[in-house]
Amino acid sequence: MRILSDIYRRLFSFFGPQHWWPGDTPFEIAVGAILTQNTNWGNVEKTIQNLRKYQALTPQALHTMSLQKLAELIRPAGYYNIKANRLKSFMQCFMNDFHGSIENMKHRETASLRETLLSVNGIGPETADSILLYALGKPVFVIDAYTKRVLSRHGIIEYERPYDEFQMLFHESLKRNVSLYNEYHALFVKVGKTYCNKRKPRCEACPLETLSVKNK
DNA sequence: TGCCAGGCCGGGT
DNA sequence: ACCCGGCATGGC
Repeated sequence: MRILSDIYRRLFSFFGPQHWWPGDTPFEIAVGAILTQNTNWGNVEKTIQNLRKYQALTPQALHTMSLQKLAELIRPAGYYNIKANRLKSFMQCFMNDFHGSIENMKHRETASLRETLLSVNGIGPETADSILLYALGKPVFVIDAYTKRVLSRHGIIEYERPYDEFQMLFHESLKRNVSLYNEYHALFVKVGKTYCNKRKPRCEACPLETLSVKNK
């Protein structure tokens, strides 16, 4: 799949570096990954600010806070009852399995780490991989709705194919490189928001407009 | 004003 | 193994 490198080059020269992930610490990034599930990042920003304002953006604070209080604080992110539970589940795992230490997580092997994250209620493949890549610096490609939309619109793979199939494409076609994966995923979100989403089915100005699927 | 956003779960076929 | 309803706020 030479075309995946081609797409990356086009996106990067067109948009430039994206400076992801928005978040000051690995722990905040993990929290943000859960909060942003099917949710506009702007709402997540408000929520993060809210948590910070109440000094609730630390492992200890989140772990000890009541479910009701947490739900109240993360309200702007939407799905706040569900997400409060999901954050609590993650904290349970984070405290029990890693003693509240990101370093402990980093030391674990990537495959087993992914298993552990996926076993947490409320953490699916995208959230797990976002945490692995953006919080822990593991070379795992993140697939999201934008990635699927862009690839399927250009006839590279059908939108309905399972997550792992999309991910395999990237893992087999690109070097296992953290900064490359980091930047590439962010660029998918960028091009998706700008040119390739449900509101903008056509994209004349899109840098991928002239892609030929021949050099797959 | 309605539709959409950086998903995931649980229950039903 | 799929399919689908539910979850919810704020922006455009």
